[in-house]
Amino acid sequence: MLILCHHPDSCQMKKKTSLKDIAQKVGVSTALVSYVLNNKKEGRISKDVAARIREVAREMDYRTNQIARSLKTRKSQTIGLIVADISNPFFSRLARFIEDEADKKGYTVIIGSSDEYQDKFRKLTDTFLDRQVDGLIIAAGAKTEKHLHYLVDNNIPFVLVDRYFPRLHTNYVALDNFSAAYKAVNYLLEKGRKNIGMIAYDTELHHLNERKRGYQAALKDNKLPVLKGRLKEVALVNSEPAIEKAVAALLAGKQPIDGLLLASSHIANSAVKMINSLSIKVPDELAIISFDESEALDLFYAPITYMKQPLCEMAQLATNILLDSIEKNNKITQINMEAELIIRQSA
Amino acid sequence: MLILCHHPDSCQMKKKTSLKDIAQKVGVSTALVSYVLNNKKEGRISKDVAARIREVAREMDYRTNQIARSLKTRKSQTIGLIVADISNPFFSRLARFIEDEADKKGYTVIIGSSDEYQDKFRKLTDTFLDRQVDGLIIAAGAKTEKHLHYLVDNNIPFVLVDRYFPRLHTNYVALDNFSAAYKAVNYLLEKGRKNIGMIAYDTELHHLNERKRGYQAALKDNKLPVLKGRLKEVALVNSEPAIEKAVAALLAGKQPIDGLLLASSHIANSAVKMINSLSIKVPDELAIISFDESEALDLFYAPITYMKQPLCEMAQLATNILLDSIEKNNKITQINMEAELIIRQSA
DNA sequence: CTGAAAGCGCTTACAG
DNA sequence: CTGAAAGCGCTTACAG
Repeated sequence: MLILCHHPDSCQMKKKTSLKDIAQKVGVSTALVSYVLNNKKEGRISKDVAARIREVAREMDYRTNQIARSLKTRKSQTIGLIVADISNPFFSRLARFIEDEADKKGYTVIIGSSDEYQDKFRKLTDTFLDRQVDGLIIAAGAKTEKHLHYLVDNNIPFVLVDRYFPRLHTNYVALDNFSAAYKAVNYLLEKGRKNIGMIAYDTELHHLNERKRGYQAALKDNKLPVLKGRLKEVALVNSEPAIEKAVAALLAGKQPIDGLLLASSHIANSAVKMINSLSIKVPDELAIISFDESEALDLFYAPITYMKQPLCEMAQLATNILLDSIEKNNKITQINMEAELIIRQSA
Repeated sequence: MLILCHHPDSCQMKKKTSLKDIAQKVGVSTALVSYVLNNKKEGRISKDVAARIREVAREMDYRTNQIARSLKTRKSQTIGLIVADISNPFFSRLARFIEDEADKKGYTVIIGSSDEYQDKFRKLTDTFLDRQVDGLIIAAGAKTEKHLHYLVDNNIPFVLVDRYFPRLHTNYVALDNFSAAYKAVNYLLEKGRKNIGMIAYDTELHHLNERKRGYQAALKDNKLPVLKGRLKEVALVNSEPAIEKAVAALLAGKQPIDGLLLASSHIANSAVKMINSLSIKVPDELAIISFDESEALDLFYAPITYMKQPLCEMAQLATNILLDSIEKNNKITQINMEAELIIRQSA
């Protein structure tokens, strides 16, 4: 009946079998086949017929066409994940955890990278929505706030992860960045450091600004001066030269820093590479704490102490909050998680 | 007509507009609306009607329902990407390039991680096929060969990337791993190294075995002995302790190695971390070459020389070969790309 | 216990 | 130039 072959030219496609095919073969309606295969109306269908249907389904290698099902049920069982860049390890790790959690719940995830562009973000949400995703998980870029309002207005279920906007009343799962930076600085102070600098981003992203605020608050609460020159800001992208300059500046002058907080593993990579090329001893002369882990930071002679984000928990929470909100669209959940200080040799 | 609000309790969902809605408003058939919005039968539709349709579509914020379209056209405009683990930087970079290329061509990609498990791989292909992906790009795990035959038998368009199986006559885009390893060893020999070791994987994955073969062939062609003890093999996962042991063994004995080839950036990370903790000078006492880049390898005091895979080209080729084979299922393309030696300080 | 029928939102061959 | 109609492969409210 079906011809399989490896010679495309003479090839007869193996037709996919549909509910109708099974129904015809068994001699029942497609409705009945659907009920049986979906385990609906159990006990109200004769065992014999059910068994026969299942048997034929197996024989004919039946697989349900999700597209058709989706059209009817208006549920695609798909969630869209939008990150700035999937090739960034932070996001790809997050993605993996989300993928696993979604899979457990019977959802598939489609992933898109928006970079830090508004247009790309818009286009991605449109594409995903056209594909009828049931909801979105968004690690939003800098300029997306406006378009997020559009999602809110249209009742699209979504949850923000990592990045969020304080004025936007939506689901999110994020780090308590203020507290994390605060704790990091406090730890440096406990270790006797007096002159603590920070390299952070020049950005409107709230979660990143919270890190600066935490740094400053910790200094202030410890009665230390908050010096402008100690907080260096670099751009979100292509910032390597600026980071090198920042490191140099912080280490120069009459009172060089003896403690340094780095606002991301990306900044840390560049900064540590730079420090590696100098003759400064870590942690003796300079103690370093970074945000986020990175394989790279292990290979430095003094593995870098860092504030660890609970990525797996964040991913699972985000996924489950989204699924909840898909099912019953009735509450807003906002979570700020605590970072964990992972002490290694650099501080 | 439509009520927007931020209070879910009292909220009236904004109904999505369909072709039918537009047709009714304009007073034409849905067919006509479809033609206009898809730019079909241009010139054969009166400009006025077309303009009116477009206007109303914009007014009503029409977006086509891809699910419905897919059901009808039997094209989902979706490709499935299956990798071992999306959180692995090698795969996430590849994924990003594939995403970008697919997007250019109007395709969306869904990503799944199969780890190295046969079952997960099977399940993923099933899920993706149920969702009617038009084709698959696969960086297959170790034990997937058998199931790949199933895909071949069922005429599912797919292309293997990075990993492939020599006995399976399918599309693939891979590295010429033999040649890459061969070149790496030759370079070490040129630099005057005499005792060259390698840490590779104990695996059935053909592409990884090619690396060992290239290593051995280069030695043989240079009239050097191919010593068993010089080629260490570790498992694909959780191999850090084994890698450390291997490094120790290669550096012990009467004739320690003075050159080392590492079969992946993952092996390199562990090996270099280990070497970092020893008092061996790189490259003076030990020259190192790794496969693949990794941020981590930059932070070592002697940044690691490596064989670079042309990831972007591989991703684009794989995507385009897949799209070709989706459109006209008539040829097999197999590509082995050359790696590029990126010389840095470790060798 | 079972099934006919309607319909999800599109596209397209066909007929005017 | 335009449209009625069929149909993609499902699900499910409804009627027997």
